[in-house]
Amino acid sequence: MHSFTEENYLKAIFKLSKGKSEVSTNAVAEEMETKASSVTDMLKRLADKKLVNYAPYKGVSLTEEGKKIAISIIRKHRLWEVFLVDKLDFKWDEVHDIAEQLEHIQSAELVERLDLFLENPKYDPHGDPIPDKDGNIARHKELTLADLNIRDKGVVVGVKEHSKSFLNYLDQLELVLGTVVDVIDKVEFDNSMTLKINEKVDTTISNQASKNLYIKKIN
Amino acid sequence: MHSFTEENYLKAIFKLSKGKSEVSTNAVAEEMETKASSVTDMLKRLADKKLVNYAPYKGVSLTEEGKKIAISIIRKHRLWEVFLVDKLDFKWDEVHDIAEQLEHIQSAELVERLDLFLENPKYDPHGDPIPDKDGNIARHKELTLADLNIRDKGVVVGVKEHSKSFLNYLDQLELVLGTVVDVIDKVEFDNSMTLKINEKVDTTISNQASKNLYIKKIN
DNA sequence: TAATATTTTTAGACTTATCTAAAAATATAT
DNA sequence: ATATATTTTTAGATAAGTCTAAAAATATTA
Repeated sequence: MHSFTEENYLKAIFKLSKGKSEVSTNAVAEEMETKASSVTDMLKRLADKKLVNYAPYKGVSLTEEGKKIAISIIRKHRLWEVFLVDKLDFKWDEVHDIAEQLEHIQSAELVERLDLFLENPKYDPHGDPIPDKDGNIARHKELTLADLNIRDKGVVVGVKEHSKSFLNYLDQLELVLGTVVDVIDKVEFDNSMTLKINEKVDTTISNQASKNLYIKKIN
Repeated sequence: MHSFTEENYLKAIFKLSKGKSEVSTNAVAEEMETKASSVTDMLKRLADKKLVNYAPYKGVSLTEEGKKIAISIIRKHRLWEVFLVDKLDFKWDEVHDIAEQLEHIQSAELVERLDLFLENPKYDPHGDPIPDKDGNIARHKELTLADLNIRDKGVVVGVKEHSKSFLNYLDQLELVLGTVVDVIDKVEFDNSMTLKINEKVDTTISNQASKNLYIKKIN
């Protein structure tokens, strides 16, 4: 099997691979909160194990096997988050660190039984899609609240940013998954928006916030 | 915090401390399936961290802090076993290896919420008592099936031996937790017993088996 | 109690994962 | 296109945890 550290590197490389075909050593170092020299060492080891394609100075990418492992870890992470929120009543801003540990538990049987117990959820508590057993991931709708115009209506379906402070802020605004929002006004200058949330009070939010909320348009 | 390995050593020393005040290096080595020299190294490290009392050639014992950690790991192990059996429908012979991983997840909040979710179970699927939040452990009733005499009646409340083969054997006999047994006959020569199980067929079991079943006498 | 056997510790080496400092390669800018 | 800046890799060290082989301490037995 692979060490937790190896799994975390694979996950980091997967995350950074969105769009690009190669990921830089420095990018991995930043994501892993470690030094570039440590990354180089690890990339060599992962390349020896055929989990990544790596050529000195040329960046890194996942092999099929490496990708498979990364996705299985993401599947476990997101299923455990559903468990923590749905069954143990944790709030969505409290589950990340625990899921970060649980994602490394090794047992295919456990994952499948957990999936069944949770009734095969398709999304985690932040609206991120849960990869299926075969590693297929539903692509995220890329529409954000910032893309809506005045008089558009939508439902919050996910968050792009997972920080505690952002999630807490959303809780306060009652702007959580499933919330219906109405765009009342949009300021051209800074793209801030005034919203009707859940048919209730009007609230103004920044572009910084609105572009981190995934939306499904309605009407 | 402590590494998984350190936690496993503490757990092993705790387990071996039943009765004795000092545990030998070799005993720990056998329990941990490693070499005595590795154990010596680790005992020095644990002593540095004040988790064990260790003097060369004199054996090892847990400090209060070491004991606290060992018990918290046992609490987590047994709670997770209840989760696996009660919620995910694993069989009692399938949960040990997975709980062995889950017991190292670090989050006091998680443990307390899990405990609540499982409705504060007092025993795990093998009948072993679950330490409470403060580290108190109900002592196991030391009565085994082998201690019963002809015409005695009892309920199976736990197993002393946790091997897959023994647990499978018990499943086949329908001799699981909560099963009522009637001692029909007892052979003086080898202490084998003939039982009426659940008011049904008579079965004969060896002393080797009966002394590994904890019983609560009834009537 | 002296000889032998067993247990435990030490010495030195290996692996994984990390680091700092310096060298090498690549990218940028005048 | 040459100098400068940035990125990446190498070299050498450190820490945790393991091992084998040898030495030291303790226990057993004649």
